Parts: sequence; C-alpha cells; structure tokens
Amino acid sequence: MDREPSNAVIAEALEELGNLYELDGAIVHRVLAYRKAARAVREAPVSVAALAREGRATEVPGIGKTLQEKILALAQTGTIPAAEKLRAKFPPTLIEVTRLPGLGPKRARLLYSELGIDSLQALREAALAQRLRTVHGFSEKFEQGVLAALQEGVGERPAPRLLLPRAIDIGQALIDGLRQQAGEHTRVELAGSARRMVDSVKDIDLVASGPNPLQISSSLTKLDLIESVSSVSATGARGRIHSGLPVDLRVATPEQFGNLLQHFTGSQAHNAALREAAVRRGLHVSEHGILDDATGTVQTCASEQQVYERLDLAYIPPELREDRGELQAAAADGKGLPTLICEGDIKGDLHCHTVASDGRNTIEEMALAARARGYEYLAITDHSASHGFGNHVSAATLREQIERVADVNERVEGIRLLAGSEVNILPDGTLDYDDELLAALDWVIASVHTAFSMSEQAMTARVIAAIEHPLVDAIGHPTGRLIERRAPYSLDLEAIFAAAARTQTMIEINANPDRRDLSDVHARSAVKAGARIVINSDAHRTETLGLMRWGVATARRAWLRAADVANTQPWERFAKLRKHYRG
DNA sequence: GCCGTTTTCGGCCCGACTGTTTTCAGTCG
Repeated sequence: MDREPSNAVIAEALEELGNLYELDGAIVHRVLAYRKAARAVREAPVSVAALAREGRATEVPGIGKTLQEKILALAQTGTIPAAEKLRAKFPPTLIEVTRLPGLGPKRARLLYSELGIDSLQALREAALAQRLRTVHGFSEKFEQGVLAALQEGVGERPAPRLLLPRAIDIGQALIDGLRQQAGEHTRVELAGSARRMVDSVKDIDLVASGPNPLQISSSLTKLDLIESVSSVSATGARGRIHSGLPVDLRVATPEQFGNLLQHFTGSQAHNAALREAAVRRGLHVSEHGILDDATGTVQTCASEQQVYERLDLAYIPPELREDRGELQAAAADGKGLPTLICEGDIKGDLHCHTVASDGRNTIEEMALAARARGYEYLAITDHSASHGFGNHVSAATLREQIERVADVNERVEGIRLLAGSEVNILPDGTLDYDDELLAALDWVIASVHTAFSMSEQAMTARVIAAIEHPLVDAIGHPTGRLIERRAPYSLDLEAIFAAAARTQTMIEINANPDRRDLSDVHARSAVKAGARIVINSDAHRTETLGLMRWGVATARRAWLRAADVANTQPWERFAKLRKHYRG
C-alpha cells in the first residue's frame, strides 16, 4: 500500500472480521475482542498503522500479538488473509440480514444454511413464499415480523440517530409527561447516552421510581408524544415516539433507583469494565443491587453515589463513563479524575457572526446578549473576503466593521468587544485578508470552508500553514465534520496539535451541536499534546450564543478542566494568551 | 482474542425479553 490505512479503515476491517467470525460461530468473547479492538483503534489518538509497522500496536489496549499481525498485514498488503477466507465462505450481503430485529448471527446463519438466504432481498422472497416457517425455530409470526420490518426499511439503512439537543428536548418532554401522568411522588430521570451527552443518540432511555411501578409504566402509553408501546410491565415499558425513535423506560423501587440509574446510564463498556473489576473483589453489580460473595447479601443503593462508593470508587460524572480510563482514575481516591469544566466557567465567546456576514443580529444586539450571559468579552468574527454566498466581507467593509465594533465597545458598558474575523484558509494555506488588515484586528480565527476533499497531506499542510501564521489566534471547527451528515476531512491531527502547541495557537471546540468539532476524543488528545482549547458558540444570532453548552459538554467528555480552556480566563489573562498580544 | 491481586491458562458483566422454550438459546441493551 502506498498509503497508510487510517484508524477508521483499520477499525472497519476489525469490525468486519469480528462480524465474520461471529457468523462462523466463534465464541462470543473472541468476537467481543474484535469489537473492543475496533473501538480502541477508532479512538486512538495516534496512527495505529504506524504503530503496527514498528511492532507497537500492542500498546493500544485491547490489541495483542494476533491483532498486531493482522493490522500489519492490512497496512502492508491492504488486506487481512483471515478476512479473505471468511469472505469466501459468507456472502457480503449476509451481514445485512442480521440487522433485522430478532435475527442475530446464529439465526441468520441457520437461514443461510437451510434456505440459502444471503441477503435482505432473499429474506423478503422467502418470507413472502412462506418458506421461513419451514425452518425449525421460525414461525409464521416471525415471517410477518420480517415483512413488517422490511416494509419500514429496517436493515436497508442504518437506524437514524438524533442530535443531542433534540434528544434532550424529547427526553424532557417525556419526563414532564410521565410526572404529570404518574403523580407527584414519581421520580423520572434521563439515562442512557443522552445523559452522557454524546453527539447523537439512537433512543431515549428513562429511569423512574414511585409507589406504583406498573402505573408508571402504563403512563407511557398515555403520552401524546408516544406513537405505540410494545411492552408494559412493573419493570418498565418500551415504545416509540411518532418519528419512530425508540423509548425505553425502566422502573425501580426508590431503594434501587441508584443501581438502576447507574446501570441504564451506561455506557455498556463502562458497566462491563466496572463489573469485571467488581467481580475480582467478589462483588457482582447489576441494576438490582450489589451482591457480596462473602456475605451473600445484596446491597441496594438509592443514589448513584452509593454505587460508586460501595466499589471504593470516586463518583464518576456520566460524561466520563466510556471506559476510557475513568475507572482507574476513580480508584485512586479519585485523584486521577479531573474537576470538569462547567458552563459557568466560560468568561467569553470568541466566535460569532452579525448582519455583516450571515448572522441575524447587529454587533450591539450580540454584545448585549453576551453581556446578559455574564460574559466579560465577545469577539465579533464575521466571515471573510472569499466567503461567497453573498455573505463575504470585503477588506474595505472589514475596516468599517472594525470602527463599528470600536464604537459599540465604547457605548456598551460591561462587556469588552473584540474586532475579529473568521478568516478562510485558502487551499494553498494562505488567508484571504492581507497581514496589514489582520494586524488591525484584536482576534483572528481561521477556518477551512472550501475544498474539503484534499489529500490528508495537503489538508494538513494547509491547516498548519494557518497555524504558523503569526496573526492567527485560533483554528475554527478544525475537522469540518457535521455530525451524522459529513465526515471530517482528512487531517493528521497529531501534526496539527503539535503545531498548535508549538505556536501557541488555540484549537476550537465549536459548540454548534451539528459540529462539536473538535470531538471529545480529539479534544482530549489536543490537550494531552499541549495545545490550548477555546470553546465557541459560532452563534449566528443572539439566541444561539446559548449553544455554548454543547461545546462545554464535549469538553467535559474530553476530561477537560477549566484550566485547559482559554476562555475560562478573565479578560486580563485571556488577552495575553492571544498570539495577537504584543507586550 | 485479550489478559494478569486467578499472571501464560482459563476465565471473560448481568439481566430482560422472546419464542415455542417445558429448561433454554438467542438476542438485545
């Protein structure tokens, strides 16, 4: 291979190999090992292919000698021999059959060997011909379920995922509805990945307790938001809202509420690791309580704090529960756990737009809104000369804008305005204003807005050129991703972070919930590499200054403390962190 | 396939739900 396979490519290959081994009937732990390794590779901050070439891929947790060799083969030949063999055995479309509910690898393989079903199409035909029911373990009801699922398009496309803000809104509406239906003494809380503040979710998980569990569960059926409910019992209910998004409600006694909330908040990886560590100490953790082998008694916990305390762990905030080292950090008296940044730590916003480009409000309106949020400073950063879409700001206009910002800064008390710009990084790495004009600004954030499909090498050189520019204070939305819509462009982030650390250029966490760019794992790597983070709303109107919360959520998931983020500093200190600062 | 307060083999989190299951395997989260 002339080009190193990216971590994403390696992760995909391991994922596929795990799936193939699963179809082949491998023991579940081997399959899980592949999935765990795939995740570790995907999240690794360094090139795993490069590590493998040096024989060091085993440094990645979850990768041993075997996978080191397989990754090396992938890097050197572009393929893994074991995967080639298995692909010959199982048609590539067989895996899509397992995406249907109730059809896992075992049952899919059975249908393949008995009826030759090797794709969704073949499955549909067999169901229509009523041939599925001829296989032992499959019924007429199953055939109908298959046809109904196929009718809905299940399996043809990945299940839609919802961005976090919408998920939290829906979760809150469901919580309010349940409280109203089930009565005053009902406790309902958001759990699952939304509570962990992930980028996007595939369902809404809720946890409840109260005097009458069955009544709480059946309350779900009465909510306007809910389209249908498939099962109701005293332990919970499953349903979906009108858009099809699944809702999972679990109900516990108040004494077990902490156990259930901890269990249902996940992540699965966190819980598995937590439980494995507990087992080594003779404790068995589940949503019902903690069983002590020594005494044979089960301890229930009304709060999550009690769950972690019983395991001699410091309380772990939900955002950190991803099995990314939080358990080890929580074990040593919690000394390894950071005090996470909060939204209240933010002292200013360094990226917003006004009517001068594509924003909806004036400088003054943005300033007043920022002041109302309690900020000490706000940078006005409209788009630059080559932005296009009728929203570009010419050099002459920017000079006028600088005056306008100065004028509003004079008139509006209680907040400091910075005249700035979100400057385009052109494909050759140059900026679209000249240095003289840039030097007249208080703050420059440079972003890529065009020519996304460059090679990794070219894109990296392009961004590093901007980082090395003495008048660039920060890099905006560094990877260009749009969550669930657009992949990040190819970029050697290790090199980017190293350059940022070397030049004291800040790296943005863009807080727009469509972006959250840098991502949590990347932001964590950036700080580890010595780069300084700035969290910005990228607001295009006064209301969206409030998007800051999603950027802070990403920072928390990245283990960041207030000290890691430049705009938690009061103005006097922040001012000196800018490259623009001279004396 | 990984990994070590069980350390180079023998384990590997835990439970709910579903179907056709009369004792459990498969699937899911």
